[in-house]
Amino acid sequence: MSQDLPMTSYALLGLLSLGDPLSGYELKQRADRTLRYYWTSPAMSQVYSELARLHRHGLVRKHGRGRTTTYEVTAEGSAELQRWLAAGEPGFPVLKHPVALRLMLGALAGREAVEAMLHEHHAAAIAERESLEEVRGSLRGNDQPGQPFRYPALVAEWGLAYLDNEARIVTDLLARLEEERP
Amino acid sequence: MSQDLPMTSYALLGLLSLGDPLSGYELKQRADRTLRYYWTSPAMSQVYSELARLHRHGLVRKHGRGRTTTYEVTAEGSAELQRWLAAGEPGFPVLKHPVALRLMLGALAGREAVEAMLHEHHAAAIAERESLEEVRGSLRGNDQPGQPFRYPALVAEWGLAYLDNEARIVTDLLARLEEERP
DNA sequence: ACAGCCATGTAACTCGTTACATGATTAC
DNA sequence: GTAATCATGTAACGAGTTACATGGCTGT
Repeated sequence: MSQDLPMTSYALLGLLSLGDPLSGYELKQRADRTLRYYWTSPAMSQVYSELARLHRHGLVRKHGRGRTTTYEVTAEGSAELQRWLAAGEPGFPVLKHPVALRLMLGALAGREAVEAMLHEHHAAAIAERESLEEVRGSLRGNDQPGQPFRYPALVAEWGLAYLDNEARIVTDLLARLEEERP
Repeated sequence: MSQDLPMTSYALLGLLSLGDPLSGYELKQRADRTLRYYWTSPAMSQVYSELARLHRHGLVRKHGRGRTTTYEVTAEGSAELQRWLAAGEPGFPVLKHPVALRLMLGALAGREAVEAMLHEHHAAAIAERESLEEVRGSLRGNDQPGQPFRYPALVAEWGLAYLDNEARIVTDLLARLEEERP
């Protein structure tokens, strides 16, 4: 048993393991708020189907509070998470970067279009950084070594450093492109 | 007409538009070498099905050289690429970062396992950087403003800066974790 | 009363992967 | 001759998306 589930299953199980029981709806909100910075936040419909899968495997338990069902990680769920963490290679990050993809074809788009795109990307990176900064802030008070949000806080800081770097790269790029204006 | 194709179609069409006609096999190698740093390199079988799709839409032309078929971007293909570049938002990069995902659950994995994982990730980032540096080097001589590999070179440098940052972040993270060793 | 959020799911579909199948050419 | 690489595809499957359908609760 304990076949490997899809990564997204473990991601959601992991989110559930960090706090109180959540409904599918709440779990989706949690994913939108935190998971999306270093994984994909699954569609609402997938959240429900992953929860059904986790339940089928006995990794979560249902609680029927009124019209809402909340899900809680079982002992087996926790054990399976640990087994998964201990097993095998995580693998290297995969980046799907539509701005870099379009930059590759900059010659076809023209310098001005490229510059406009990069300006927008810079603004987007700053905005993204601000949202993540808020998340990071919300963990304060429980983020010291030994406390429950220690590792989530480290992940958030990783994300902030990534976004800072993204903004810096674009600024440098724009400076280089501006030099060659006619 | 000119419905939007999947991004990966445009990515492959873009690769084809940068150089000589390529066979499916060669295109896959090109993607493994360059595209994978900022997009996914599609499986061999998908390369063939995307080429079939591009051909169906009249965006590439086949040349039957012996047992090998090579593909060349048509005028319509080039126009469609330009239309796509001019149209709509690229969207923000999506990162699938299995190391960050596992770091989130560091409390469950234990400090030592986390440190081991981060060491491996650091080595992987360095190795990745070296491969990309090679690609970057191969563009030299054609990477000045106005030359054909100008924009691909900028994209490669973007990737190098991303990988440098990744390595730096992990080093910092390891230093912080080491401080709290018993 | 009406809008917006909370809440849960099903159905159809596409993207992309792995496994399978085949065969020619090249290097040793 | 035999292993590796070049070369092209098909079939089955799984992950993940959008569109659709439904209805209760909350604030104004």
